[in-house]
Amino acid sequence: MGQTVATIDDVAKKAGVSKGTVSSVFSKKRPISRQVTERVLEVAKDLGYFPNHVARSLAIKKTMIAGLKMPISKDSNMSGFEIQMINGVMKECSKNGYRLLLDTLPEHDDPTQFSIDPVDGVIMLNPRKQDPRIERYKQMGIPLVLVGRPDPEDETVCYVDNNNRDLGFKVGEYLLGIGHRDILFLNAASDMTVAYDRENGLAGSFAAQGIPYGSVQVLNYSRKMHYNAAEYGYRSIMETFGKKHYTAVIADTDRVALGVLRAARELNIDVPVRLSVIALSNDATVAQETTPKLTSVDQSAEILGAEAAKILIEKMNDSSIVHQRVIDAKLVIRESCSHLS
Amino acid sequence: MGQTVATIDDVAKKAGVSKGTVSSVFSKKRPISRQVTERVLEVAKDLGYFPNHVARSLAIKKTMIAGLKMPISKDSNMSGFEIQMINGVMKECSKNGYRLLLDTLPEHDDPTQFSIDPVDGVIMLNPRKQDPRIERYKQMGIPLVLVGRPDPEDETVCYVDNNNRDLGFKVGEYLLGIGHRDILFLNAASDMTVAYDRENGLAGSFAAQGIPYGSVQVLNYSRKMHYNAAEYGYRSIMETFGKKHYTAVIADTDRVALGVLRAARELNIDVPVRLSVIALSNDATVAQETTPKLTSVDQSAEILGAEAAKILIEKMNDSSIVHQRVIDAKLVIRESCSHLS
DNA sequence: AGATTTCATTAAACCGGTTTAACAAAGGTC
DNA sequence: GACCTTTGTTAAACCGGTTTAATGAAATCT
Repeated sequence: MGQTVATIDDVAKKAGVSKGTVSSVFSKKRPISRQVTERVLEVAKDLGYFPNHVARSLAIKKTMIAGLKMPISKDSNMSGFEIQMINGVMKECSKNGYRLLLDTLPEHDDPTQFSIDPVDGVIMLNPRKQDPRIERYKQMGIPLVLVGRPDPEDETVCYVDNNNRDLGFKVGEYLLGIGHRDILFLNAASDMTVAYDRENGLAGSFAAQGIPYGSVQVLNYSRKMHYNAAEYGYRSIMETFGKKHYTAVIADTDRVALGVLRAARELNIDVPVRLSVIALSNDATVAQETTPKLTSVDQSAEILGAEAAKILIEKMNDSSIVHQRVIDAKLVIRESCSHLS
Repeated sequence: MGQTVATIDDVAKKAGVSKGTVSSVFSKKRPISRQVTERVLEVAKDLGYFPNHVARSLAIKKTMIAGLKMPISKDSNMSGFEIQMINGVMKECSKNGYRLLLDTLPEHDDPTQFSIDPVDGVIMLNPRKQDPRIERYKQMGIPLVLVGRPDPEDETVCYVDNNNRDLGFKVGEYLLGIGHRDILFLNAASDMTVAYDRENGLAGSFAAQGIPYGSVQVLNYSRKMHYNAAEYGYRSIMETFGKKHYTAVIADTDRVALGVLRAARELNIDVPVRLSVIALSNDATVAQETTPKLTSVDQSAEILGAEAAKILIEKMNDSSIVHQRVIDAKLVIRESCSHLS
């Protein structure tokens, strides 16, 4: 019973072979005779020896770990979007033998504290404007894929992104098509580029049909509201219905839509007859279980994550490649919207 | 522009100091004069040097990474339970400066492929019966905390677990208290110990009041059903209502309950008047957004995860400690159950 | 049988850091 | 001025693996 963990040297000594031989037995990278192999494995089992991943990584400069950099706030939980994205990343990594290092730690202020992480590549969520980390990863020689567009645009960096403008456009096009003009848009926080892009797309759909955009009212979620997404949807309706005039609501996420539906029930507003609700969905499973089922524009965070992982895995094998993929949204008509008569 | 990444030796040479000095400048573990510090940092910046986490880990035998071992199936997504649990683990780790290595890779069959992972400790989800990994981690000297009870019981291993028996008991006690006898229990898959424990608790509540258990009908989810949890709830009701007689439904998760509610709406069954629904909830945010709001027994997967992480962090500092925490469920009465008249 | 190739093994260098022990120079005490 | 600390620095050993170049033995070819 060693207090201490057995190392390759212990095994080599006890088996009467060199450490190189033991290494070869475990890595199978070089042929080793049957007898020696058996003796080494026997001794290793005896000693409870297992190769040390860190030491191996240092030597071969490879960890088979992908990093996922994703800030979280202390109080609130992961959003549906983040969860689904992780899901996609995870599955793709798992499929290719990679594990995932979830790094939710806040950025260091002290530059001496940065270090080259034990990963072969990194997926970074929501890059900030002029994000200094992009350059840093380049210096470190670590492949990087962003989820979200870099700002300023950069031809040399890989990213995947939802086409949020398209998302907004499709929603607008649909709602206009079924006669709605007065629309309440419960958008994401205004400092997020997604919020900007979506509203931009929505406005674009109005412009495309020559309809004045003034009848759209936009609210923005704010982290300062200390309640969750569903509550945001609920309160927004409770506080505005009757005061403001709208016949359709665009909810930023499925959760927000859930809150909207609850408020509607409480106020006895018949959805979709009196009020149409459309969700910018990132989790299709929720949208299908409501009553009425949510009409939504799916942006599949899972596909986004999987796509990011695929690109990263490709890039880890050939660091010269650059892929930038923008994924269009898909309108799924269910039951929560109706033609304005 | 070196094709290669700068190392501590490069910095030492260019700054005209020893590598030990450079090390001290970055680790701040030993005093270094102002002038030297500045010169070294200057050179490091020039060269784009960042300390290598892997090399450092090897030397100090510490990674500041916690492992989370969690199998996933290729096709299905993480369950709400898993998501919430990860959430809890993540927050707790983040708070203490740890990152999280999500290991969803299937177990290796080849024993030479095991290795001591680059983690300071591991949280393992759903240990199997006689799980060999428990012993292996012990040999590796890696602190381990289970989520779920080890089988066979083991005094020396840390774990956290829901008190699933208590969960079942509380549900039964409540439903019996409001007059229900004929109950449909949509339970988890029958090969999971949680399913057994819950039914055991439910039966216990009947026994405690001397009521025959025969009026309870139990269904079990099966992975062979190729549909999700919500669909399980939906179909179960659609297929049995009218054929079997029950006045209350116990749903294994929030998602299942969602499906039950949808079926009820479709069949025009008034919940809670004609049918009471109670959920074994692992995600309180869903339960609050349904109509009617779900009465549930909360088992907060998030708290479970956080608790596991807390214990692990404690154990990583003092490996001798052993904590086993069983967390009782909490009945939250909302709107989906009513007294049987 | 001798020359040549193949195969298994090893010693030593290497990966990129940290840490120990030794030491020189500067500062403090009497 | 001799003696003791303190401070800053370094060379070398170390963490636990992989890999290269060298070597000796066995197998194959003339």
